[in-house]
Amino acid sequence: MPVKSNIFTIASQTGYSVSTVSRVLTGQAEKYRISKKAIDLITATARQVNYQPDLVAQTLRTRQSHTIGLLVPGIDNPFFATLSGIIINLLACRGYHTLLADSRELEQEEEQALQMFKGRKVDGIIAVPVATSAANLEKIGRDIPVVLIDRHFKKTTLPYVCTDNYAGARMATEFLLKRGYKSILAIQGVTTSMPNQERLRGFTESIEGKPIKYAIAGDTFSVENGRDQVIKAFREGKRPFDAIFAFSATILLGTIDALRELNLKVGKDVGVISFDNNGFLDFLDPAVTRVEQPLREVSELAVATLFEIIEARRDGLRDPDLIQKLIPPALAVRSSC
Amino acid sequence: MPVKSNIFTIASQTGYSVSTVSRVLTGQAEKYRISKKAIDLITATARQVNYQPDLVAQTLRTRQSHTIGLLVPGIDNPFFATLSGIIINLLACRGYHTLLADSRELEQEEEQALQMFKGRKVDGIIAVPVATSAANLEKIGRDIPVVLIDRHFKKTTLPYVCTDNYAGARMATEFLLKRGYKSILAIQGVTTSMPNQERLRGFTESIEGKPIKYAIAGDTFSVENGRDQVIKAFREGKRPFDAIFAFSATILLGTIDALRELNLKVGKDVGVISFDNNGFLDFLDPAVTRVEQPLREVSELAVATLFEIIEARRDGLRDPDLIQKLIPPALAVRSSC
DNA sequence: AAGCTTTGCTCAAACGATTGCGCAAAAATA
DNA sequence: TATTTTTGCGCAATCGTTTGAGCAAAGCTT
Repeated sequence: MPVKSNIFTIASQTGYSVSTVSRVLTGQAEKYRISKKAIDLITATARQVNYQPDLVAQTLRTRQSHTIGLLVPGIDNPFFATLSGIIINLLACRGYHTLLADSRELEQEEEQALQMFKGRKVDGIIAVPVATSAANLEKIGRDIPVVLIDRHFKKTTLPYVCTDNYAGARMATEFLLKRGYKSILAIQGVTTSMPNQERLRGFTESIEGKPIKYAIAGDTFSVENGRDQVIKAFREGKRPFDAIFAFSATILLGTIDALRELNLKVGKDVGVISFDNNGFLDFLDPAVTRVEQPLREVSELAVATLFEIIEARRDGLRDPDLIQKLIPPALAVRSSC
Repeated sequence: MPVKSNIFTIASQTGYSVSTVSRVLTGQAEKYRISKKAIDLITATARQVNYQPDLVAQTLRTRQSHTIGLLVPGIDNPFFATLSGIIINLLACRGYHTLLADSRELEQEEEQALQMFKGRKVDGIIAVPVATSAANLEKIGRDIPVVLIDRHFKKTTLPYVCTDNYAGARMATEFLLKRGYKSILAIQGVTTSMPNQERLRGFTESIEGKPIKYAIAGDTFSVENGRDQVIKAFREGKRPFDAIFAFSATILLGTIDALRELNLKVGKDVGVISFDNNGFLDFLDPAVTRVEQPLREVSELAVATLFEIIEARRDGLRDPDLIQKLIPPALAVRSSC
């Protein structure tokens, strides 16, 4: 059980030079015309001493880490947890590893994570940005391929793949209107994030000019926010709205909780609609109508886009055509409104 | 905007040698009696050229990556997503980065991930093992500090921190008995995993010898499994059990779904109890009684344990006293039984 | 047999940092 | 002034790979 085996020990054991060993072990044998005898001997001893290449040294030399940096603003949020899960597995399929960082919605931590990614020589970055400006990410993007996911910037040179939140919000709002609701409370999340802004835009553009009463409240994608806003709006027995549009599943949960506390029946007293496709929305009673984000599609396209850039740059070509795509979500109609 | 700055460019810019620059930049200045003048000049130019150390080179030289490998069997499972979130943040607090791998319950992928961790020179590993034997992990554990979390092995030399699933299952079962339920269906998850075995043991030991009818079914921690087992047991209008013990929150969701399909009211027709502390259990109607795992406590102890080993080995000491701890969970009583 | 090609391999320089050892100059001591 | 001590820093090896360039021996051609 040799404690450590490297290319050098194999070299001396087989009598060949480290160069030859390296070329055999990296599959460059025939390119450099290594003899079959050498190949066999080297691979055999490599297996025998259980050789595992030092990926750190390899990275240092080749400038390729086979690692992607994944940056999310809150891995404890089930939405980002699911997203991360999908992406990690997609990357694993391509033989890439994932360095995961959580910015916790803080620009400063985002910046730190990006520096760390750079120092670790990741081959690419997939990020749900929290910064208000694209500047920082664009700068990094010149060194390392970056693809934004879920959130994007208005005018940016960076590729992104996101849900079409504007379209989604329109679908949801129009659905509520068609159902005859007359006064709607929209509870939003982080106001600086693009998904939130787009959902808000979709909501207001669908509703403005119509004889509908509405209000917008809230400022975080959290259960507490959902709860607080509903309590505040419906306090003291008032019932100022007949429908609620929760801008995320977490907000929805808070909403449900508050309505229960207020003794209002979801679907009967107050119609409820939500965003996100957390499976458990189907297990609530009543199941909640929501705009389901095409998470898998978004992730797959983002990963594919990233690798196109990586490969192009690796081959010394310039970046492929800029991909900035919004994938339309789907309305999953249940009985909450 | 210099494209790349390394210790060498700084050296030539300041007129000092790379050694001096390195020592200043790693905070070893006074230890090596570097003059204040040199320190100031070097730090100033480092800042000016926006120097970021190459963490790969640093790792290669120092054999320390400041990275921990985290191995989970399914990041898409909300339970492991939450767990990962907590751990990643705990590690970040200590200035450590996380390399995340998903074994998808497959021994082979676990093995690959461990090899990858080794190659990447992680400073430590936190793993939810899927292997049936501890051998592999123990072998790695001799090279790299390893702490098991959530799942453990019966007899192992590896440290672990897990929920006391046996105690949890006893609490749950005895609660059901106290409530007067007479026939209980237990739906289990992955039968080879220790948490499942312990929950099963807790369940059977609590119930055996008592005049209670019971059955055990199922084999995965999935929604589908929960659904299937209930449908199978309650099919054709039969109502063979008056309570169900779901061994995980995912199984519970399937159970809820099936009961709804069968037109059986949770809490009235059938009592339901579950494991895991997914927050949404409180938003179901009725809210579900469950054994809440002390996830944060478990994570914190696991991380602390890991770093004790890391630091001991770094200092050339032998490993600290073996920590193998089961943290007792708490029963969160709601209205589902 | 002389020259050219091919075969099969080795040498040594990177990649970007850290670090034991050593050494000249300045300061302190005798 | 001669010797010792301290101060401040540089040299060069090292971590484990990859890779361009080069070179001897064998094979082929004429």
